[in-house]
Amino acid sequence: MAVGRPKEFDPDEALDAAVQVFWTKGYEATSTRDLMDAMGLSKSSLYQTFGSKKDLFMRSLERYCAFTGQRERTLLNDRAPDKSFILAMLRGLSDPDRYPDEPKGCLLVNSTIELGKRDKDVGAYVNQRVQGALAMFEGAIRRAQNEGEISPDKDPASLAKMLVMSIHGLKAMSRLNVDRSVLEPAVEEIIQRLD
Amino acid sequence: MAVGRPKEFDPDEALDAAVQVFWTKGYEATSTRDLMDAMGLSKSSLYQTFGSKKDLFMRSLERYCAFTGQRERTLLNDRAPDKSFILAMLRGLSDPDRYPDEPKGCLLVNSTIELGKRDKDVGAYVNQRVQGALAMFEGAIRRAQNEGEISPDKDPASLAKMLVMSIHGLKAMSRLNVDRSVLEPAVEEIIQRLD
DNA sequence: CCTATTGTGGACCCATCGGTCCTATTTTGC
DNA sequence: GCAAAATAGGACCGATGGGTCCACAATAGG
Repeated sequence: MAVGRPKEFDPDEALDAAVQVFWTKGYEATSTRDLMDAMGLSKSSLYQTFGSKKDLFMRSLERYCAFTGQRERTLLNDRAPDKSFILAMLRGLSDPDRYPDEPKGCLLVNSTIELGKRDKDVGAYVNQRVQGALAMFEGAIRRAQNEGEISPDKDPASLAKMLVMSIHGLKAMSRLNVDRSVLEPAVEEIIQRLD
Repeated sequence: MAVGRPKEFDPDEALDAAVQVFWTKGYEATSTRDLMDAMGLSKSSLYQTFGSKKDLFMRSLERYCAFTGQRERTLLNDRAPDKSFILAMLRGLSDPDRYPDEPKGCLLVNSTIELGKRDKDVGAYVNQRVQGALAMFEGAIRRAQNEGEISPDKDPASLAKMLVMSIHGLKAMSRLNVDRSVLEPAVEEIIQRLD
């Protein structure tokens, strides 16, 4: 049984490059040429490995989420999944220089807006991610309440919805050249609701 | 001096149709074919009247802003530009069925995300609109403070930034199928910060 | 009614789009 | 070293992209 010629590239690294392109330019504005160049693949390798532009995009979405999820978990390792975690996350998002080498904004939010209503698969995926974020924040808020960091008469579900909405706003506004002086005060106001 | 053949269409009505298309599909996903069909124009009339796709898009952005600005002003006519105006605006935005015949979301926020970083003209335009919104809300908040509707020890500029960020979040999330049960509680939490 | 001027329809243009396919190359198992 | 299996390069494909142009139609002024 022959095994055939091995790939000359690492599919995960190639996927990272694709994420970068879609994150920067969006789905429609990204051409197969852009992808081949960024990923360093010939057209045949690209299509053989990833199927189609749309397939590659869905894979990129997933990889992006795995990546940002990992970053969240790192943030979580240092502290309990409680109020300080929430604050660290919000404040990190409000600092446009936090990750200077990354594209601005958020691939998930970008995809929501560009494709949420127009593509069933993307719509379902981002919707599911929003539900996940809501559940995650609600859990963190409940724990914070148990530890007396957040007043017990606040509604965890409502606060979680406020946070997810605010984060969407943060990530949307990150795509223009507003700096810390707009985003940080806005976030601090939100944080006041968590007392 | 001859005056020539009159146009067979109303440029403003045609522009409204273009707004609708760009609002629904975004810039890149909209083809000249889409525009011709929606606007009811031949290609030559379209290009003669509006110059190019990009020019037409900028005109559409302006018309969209004129349209939503008018709607805001109507909201303002009934009441003073104060707290009740702010509440009415936020609550209106959180109701996905408020304007059932319109595309969901916001052309300005969509354009921010799709083109804010990539197109200088669009970036400058939406940036300027954000500054305008900040100033408008800050003024309304100050008036509300003078009338005792908002506590005088809150910072009007910070609250305005919070509102603009929240509205971006609302308009982004409107592009997926989240319903009132997510957006309304989130907005009510925000409103609590205005006491 | 004639001419100058403007608008309209659609044929046409080339570049690029996403995607396929064929050929050559590189590997492993025997 | 040979056959089977898999990848890589790139020619090729029809469709569509945004945009131009030209022939014709409709108007107003003289």
